[in-house]
Amino acid sequence: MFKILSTKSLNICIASLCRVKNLKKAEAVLIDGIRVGILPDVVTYNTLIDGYCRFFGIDSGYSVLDRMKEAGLNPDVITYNTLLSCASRYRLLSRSFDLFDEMIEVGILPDVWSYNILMHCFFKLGKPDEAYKVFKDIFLRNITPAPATFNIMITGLCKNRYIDNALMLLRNLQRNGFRPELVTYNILIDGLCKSGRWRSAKGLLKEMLDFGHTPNAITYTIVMKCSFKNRMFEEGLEIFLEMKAKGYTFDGFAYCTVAGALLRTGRIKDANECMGNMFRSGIDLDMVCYNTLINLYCKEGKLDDAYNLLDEVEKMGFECDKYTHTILIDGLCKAGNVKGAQRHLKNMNMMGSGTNLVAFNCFIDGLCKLGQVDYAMQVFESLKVKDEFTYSSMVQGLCRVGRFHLAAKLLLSSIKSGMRILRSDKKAVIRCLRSSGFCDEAKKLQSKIRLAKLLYY
DNA sequence: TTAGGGTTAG
Repeated sequence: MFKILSTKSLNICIASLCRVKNLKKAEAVLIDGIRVGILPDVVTYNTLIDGYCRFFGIDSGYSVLDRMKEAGLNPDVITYNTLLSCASRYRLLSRSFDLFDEMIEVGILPDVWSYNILMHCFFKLGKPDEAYKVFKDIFLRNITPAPATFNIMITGLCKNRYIDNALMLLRNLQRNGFRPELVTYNILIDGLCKSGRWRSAKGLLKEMLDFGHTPNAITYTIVMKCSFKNRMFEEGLEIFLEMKAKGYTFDGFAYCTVAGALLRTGRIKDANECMGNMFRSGIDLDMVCYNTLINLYCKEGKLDDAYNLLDEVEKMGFECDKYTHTILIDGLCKAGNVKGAQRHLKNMNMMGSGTNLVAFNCFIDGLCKLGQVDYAMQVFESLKVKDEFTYSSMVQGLCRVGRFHLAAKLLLSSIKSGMRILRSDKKAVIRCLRSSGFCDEAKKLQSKIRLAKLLYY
């Protein structure tokens, strides 16, 4: 431990303690400093606000802000930006907007970071137009954009499914002398992979290499996931081996990508081996790693092990999320335990963790497969928001018990809502109608589907 | 202080 001789060294020490979540020690260092006459400044408090916000939420950050004001120090633009980014991280988006207004009210001029965070908030709310207004505002106010400004804009466009606009923005920026960073390429390659445009992604990957960028762990994970998605399993696994050789498996990302792909395709033994390797590697595990492991237990039919692990994980201080709930509800349904799934759904709702359509879709699908189609239909009708998975499970379930008229009706209404339908769903309804002697109706349905696709897609 | 990768269902 180095000796604290000035406010600058005090700040360095507090920053390093905050980074590793040792807020208690950081506070002790602060008190020791004051005792020997080294007074904290705005940077000290900003560092503490960031630490508290990061690990204990925005309210604890506000408490430090109060202490800062009591100490006679005024918050600056960095104080507000720290709180803004915290609000954004915890998805307290209206609070971010309030903070932005508040900083202007108290006479602090927002800087490029403030605008960047605001842009990010609008994208998170699914409002790319508003985000674009902020982007333009940066230039109108003669503020110099940071490279992150462009990256936030490109990320937001990709995540809101405006991948072509993101590409256009990249090309426009390049024409104006912008040299894309590795991050920029990663964002776009990921966006292209996720929208199924593997060829364009490959082209961009080549451009990235031509410009002298070295792919990092994130680039590898993106490309590996894309290989699995395109059913190029061997290629995906080769990328994983390359990542290991390069030392890019220092966290759970690569292991969980591989295990997830193996579980999705029923390769449970291989997934088990992959997770075992992850444990033996000694890396720090997070909730995603535990969710993947809980999923493995469910797929192996070991529901008790899954719940025991959940208990352990919660005792360690982790909080289960929507993925944990969905995995367990699906696991319970697939094990035929409707009551257990029902109980879990009820608990999930009581915990108030927000709506979880995927969990309800699993429940509907499970009920249908267990022959409880009426109950499934009841749950289906109770849902205010449905997606193509909800409809698909219900259509298949209805076909299974020969209720093809209702299945046909649902199939058409899903197309009319702009949802993509699976070929297997269409086939199931047509087959069902034909085998029951309704050949004319099957023909009529086919033409209705064709017309609906023309009108609503 | 801001931006990029992993885990759920048909």
